Amino acid sequence: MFCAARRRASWHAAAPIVQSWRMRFATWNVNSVKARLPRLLGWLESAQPDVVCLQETKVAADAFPAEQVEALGYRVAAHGQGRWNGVALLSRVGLTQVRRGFPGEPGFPGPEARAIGATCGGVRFLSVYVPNGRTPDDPHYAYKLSWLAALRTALADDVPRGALVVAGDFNVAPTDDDVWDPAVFAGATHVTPPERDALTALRDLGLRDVVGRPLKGDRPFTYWDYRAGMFHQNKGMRIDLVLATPDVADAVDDAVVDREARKGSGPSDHAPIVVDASGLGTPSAGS
DNA sequence: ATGGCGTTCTCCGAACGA
Repeated sequence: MFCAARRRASWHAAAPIVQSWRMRFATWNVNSVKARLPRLLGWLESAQPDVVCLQETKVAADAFPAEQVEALGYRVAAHGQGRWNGVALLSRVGLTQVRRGFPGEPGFPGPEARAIGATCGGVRFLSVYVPNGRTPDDPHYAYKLSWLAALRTALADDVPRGALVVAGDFNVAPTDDDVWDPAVFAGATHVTPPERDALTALRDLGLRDVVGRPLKGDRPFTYWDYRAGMFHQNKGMRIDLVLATPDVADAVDDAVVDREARKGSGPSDHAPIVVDASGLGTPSAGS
């Protein structure tokens, strides 16, 4: 894991000289891992994360392009169903105790690939893709709320044990400051009180919201619609979150929204959140 | 956000996303 501190992206050039145990982890909704593969591989090489939570991979587990990712030194655990959803974990600091889904996870109506957990470098990671909800009067909205409630129940025993990161696309903007114009979203999904209450209930278990630092503007948006130049006008939403137990949150040195990954040709509509932490996990967990 | 774009499969239109 020491190598994690050697090659860092330009936005983190000011690396401390102190030699402490560091881990860099990230979450990114890639909106199809197959369509995004060249960009994902390039990003892994430049950002050099130790652990990555991916969402919306949109491939069955056996169709995940694992070989190319493994060639960069990562182990891969994927949970997919084909065309929709799909989550994965990439790690170069160990990948053990992989679990797809979580106990009591609802479906719509059948199971969907929206959560995958594993232990990486002594830290438990859960990559989540929360249901979108579509509109508040859609059955998918009730599904979203029940899914979040079930996630809370499933995590209740894990959070007190610490060393846990739940990261991904939550499809909820925690506050009105987390959308570019609250008036546009009035009455829409992603901002309703029940969705926000479900997030609060998760945090009330003892999870902290590790907010990424925006690299442009004053708000740490993580998603911008592809249409109408929304990204260039910075009309975005903060719907991708990193929730961490206090021991992890206290170890965080820096967290940024890597908006560079949203630029250029063929981007995802989401940007990664990249988190640096020190003093976490165990050195021996590296291989 | 009345749409605008992008990905996927049933593939040249529809479903979904947020």
